[in-house]
Amino acid sequence: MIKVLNVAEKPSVAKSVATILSRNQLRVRDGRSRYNKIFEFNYSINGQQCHMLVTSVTGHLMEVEFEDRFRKWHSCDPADLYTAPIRKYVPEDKLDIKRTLEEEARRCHWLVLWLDCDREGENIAFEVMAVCKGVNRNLTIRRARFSALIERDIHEAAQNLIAPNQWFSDAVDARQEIDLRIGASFTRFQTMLLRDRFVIDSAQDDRNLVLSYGPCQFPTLGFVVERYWEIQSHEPEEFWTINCTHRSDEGLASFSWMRGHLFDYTSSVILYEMCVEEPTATVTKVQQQEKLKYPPYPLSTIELEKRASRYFRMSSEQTMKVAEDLYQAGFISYPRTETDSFSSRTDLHTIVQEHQEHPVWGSYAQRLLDPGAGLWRNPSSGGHDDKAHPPIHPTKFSSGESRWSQDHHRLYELVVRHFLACVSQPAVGAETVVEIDIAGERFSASGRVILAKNYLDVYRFESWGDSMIPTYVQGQQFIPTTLTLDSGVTRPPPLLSEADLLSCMDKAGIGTDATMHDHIKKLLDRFYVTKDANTRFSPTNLGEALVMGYDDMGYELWKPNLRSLMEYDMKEVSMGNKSKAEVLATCLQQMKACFLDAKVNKVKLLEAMAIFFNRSDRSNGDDSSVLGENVRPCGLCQEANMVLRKNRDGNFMVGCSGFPQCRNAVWLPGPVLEATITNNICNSCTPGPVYLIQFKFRQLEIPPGFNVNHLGCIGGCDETLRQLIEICGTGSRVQARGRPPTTTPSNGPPTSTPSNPQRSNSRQAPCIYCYQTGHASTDCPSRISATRHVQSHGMNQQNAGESSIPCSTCGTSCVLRTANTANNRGRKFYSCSSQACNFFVWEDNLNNGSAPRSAPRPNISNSASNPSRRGGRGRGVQNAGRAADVTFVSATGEPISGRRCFVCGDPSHFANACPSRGS
DNA sequence: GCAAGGTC
Repeated sequence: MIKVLNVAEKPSVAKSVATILSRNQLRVRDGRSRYNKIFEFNYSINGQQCHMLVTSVTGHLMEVEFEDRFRKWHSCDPADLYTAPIRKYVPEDKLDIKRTLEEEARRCHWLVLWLDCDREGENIAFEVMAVCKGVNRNLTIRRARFSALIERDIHEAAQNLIAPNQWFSDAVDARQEIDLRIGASFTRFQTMLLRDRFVIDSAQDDRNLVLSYGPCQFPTLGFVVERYWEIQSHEPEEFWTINCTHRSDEGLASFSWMRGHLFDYTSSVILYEMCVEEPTATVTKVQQQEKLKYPPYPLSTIELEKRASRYFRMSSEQTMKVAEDLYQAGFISYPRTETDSFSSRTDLHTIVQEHQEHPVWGSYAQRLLDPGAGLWRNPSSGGHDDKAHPPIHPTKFSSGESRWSQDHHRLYELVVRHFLACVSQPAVGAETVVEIDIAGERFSASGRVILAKNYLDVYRFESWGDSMIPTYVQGQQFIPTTLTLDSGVTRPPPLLSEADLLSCMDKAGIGTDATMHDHIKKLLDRFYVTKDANTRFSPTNLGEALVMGYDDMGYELWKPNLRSLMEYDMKEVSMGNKSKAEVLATCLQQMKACFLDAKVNKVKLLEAMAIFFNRSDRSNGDDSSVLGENVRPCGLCQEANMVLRKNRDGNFMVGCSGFPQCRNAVWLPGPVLEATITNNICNSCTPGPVYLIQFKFRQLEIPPGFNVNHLGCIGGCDETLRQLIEICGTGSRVQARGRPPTTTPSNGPPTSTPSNPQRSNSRQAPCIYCYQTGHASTDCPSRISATRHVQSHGMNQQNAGESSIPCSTCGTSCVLRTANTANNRGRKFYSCSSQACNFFVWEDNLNNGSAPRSAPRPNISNSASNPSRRGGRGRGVQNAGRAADVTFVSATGEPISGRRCFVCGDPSHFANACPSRGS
């Protein structure tokens, strides 16, 4: 009889496989490892009688490590770790398992590998093969391919043994080596560089703190920091929208403006005024159509984690723990799968049949199986297939086990209901859309009636509500019950939730379905991020500083691209398109170059850390920048002078010489090539003296119209510098990346915000409008006045290049415009650009020498109950995105034109369509 | 003392 040694990836699988194959007729004995038993029985493979021994490993049997002489942290330069010899060996705690395998393999003819059917499983298979072949070179080696611990799959696998896949295993070898070399080198580098130089208060004993770097944990941290920066740099912007309601006998309809909202206040007011003056609404369209809401795709691991987090607030770590339990007990299929489509071979009906008896969803399962009910639908495909496991689905019926926790019940129910939903018809609704026209403005309202709930009957986690709307007919006219001009403000996005973070990782290919939750936990363990009660993540000072440091170097080490490229290469190896050696050579060469660069630019990491942490007396490093000449007294600390500095990457700034106690800084435009302090003193800026600086800009980096040479003042009066900074940015990466402005000087009391109570010592970012510190961009005195100016004079903005004359009444300028009234269409006139002034003159009168006259300003009201004023009406306004197409006549008959974008000043569009807003 | 990936 052939003796077969069967090895599974874990003890529970060995037991299940043995129980199924032996039909529970087996003997159990201990191996050398107390957890990994050996099961014995007889079984026939393809007609051959075999004596089966089934045992297990516990995941990877081997580890990769550097050879001993490189293992001590101070034994070598971390850069040497890119070439240091490594070895793959069985660690101490796995030696018992190794001995068991050796002893049993000596006595066997065949080795059958029952490892999980993914790349890692294949690699473990090769580890087991290496150990077994070491003692028995004549072994016949075969691989069992199965995807669920159920009789059908296990017997089928045993009768259809295949060869192990070397390419799959090679891909993992390459991944292991790259991860080890990158992780160890960067972790040693940044820990030894930073830990002793700063007082890192997040850990109780920062001397033992490890500042780890890993190709998965850092991009994950990057997602959290990037979102945090986005929130911090968000500047609320006001917008306006017109809302209309109509109450009839049948109920209330709420119509929303089909323009959505506008950021241009003046346009909104004018359009609103038109509606109020001619408020009769005409129904222009009544459309009824059928809408379908489709069931979800079959369940992958990430979807399971995301949905459990969303529906039950379970952490991804807990979800995977419970799912593993359910899998090991045979209730659900393998829980680590990327696959979200069922193979045509899967017997879906049988799975549904098992659930007919369930007290809660049994009747739904019965309806599914009744052809007359028409509820069945073959599941759609999500488009992913890892070729190893099916989507997560129930494999054994249960109406709830007594030993299950609440999370077990919830998760099993989710898996079953999700499966039943997948094989169901979509929900069907009848949707009615009504569009109306008021004074040329279009509004719409919609209602929905659910005709058939179908899958929603079983998938209680999703809903699709009814919303009633009264009946309207095309051409019908009515007067709105309310017509309001409402304002709102844009809000920043929320902090990343656990489900969001998983989505980011999934999209970027960070980690595997089995490890994503581990990376999230690692960030918490390393004090890089914190998680609040709503499962939302914020970076700690430490996490933010590390990302900021690498970002200031200009590297994307904290971004997901690196890992994505590595994953792509791994895939190529596993498909046989690239060799392991080839991928290792190119990847390690690139990473070593990157590491050496990071070492050269380590000052960036030190600077970023210095923003958040105090220097430690354990450090004797001096990383201060080279000081330049005195420009002015510091207005913030009022103790030291502001001096001109040049960064190591060539950017200029004027910073307080009291740094780091005082962090007052003025960043200069990015295109500055040279800057020299002159003896000239600005006669308007205080506190003085403020010495003027002779600048030379890089010709190709400044817009046309700006001079390469400029004698400028950094005190706040210099319009040229302000415009250049607005257009080109500064040498600081702070604003280019959207880092937050802050209102608290960092040498003052710690900033405290509800979203991050531990945050302190935040970077003093300069105001992006006047490039001064001490206030936020949102509070900039220059901007507040500018904004007011724009808002109050929006209708009279001067188009670029338009001719203007001085106002004879108030001295500011008058802008030439074109009238569009019935009597004066095309006639030119000048009007004052100041709201406080009513100066108005026809151009031809001016040329004729006639006396100018004042005209009253339009009087615009927000009140819907004031439709009494009559006068000129707005003409057809079809495209608010292009100011050039829009001409209005105000209530008093005065032509209004010449609007331009409030954000960038371009007359070709309004602020709501401004390209700069997108960035 | 380092990675990520298995598993307990």
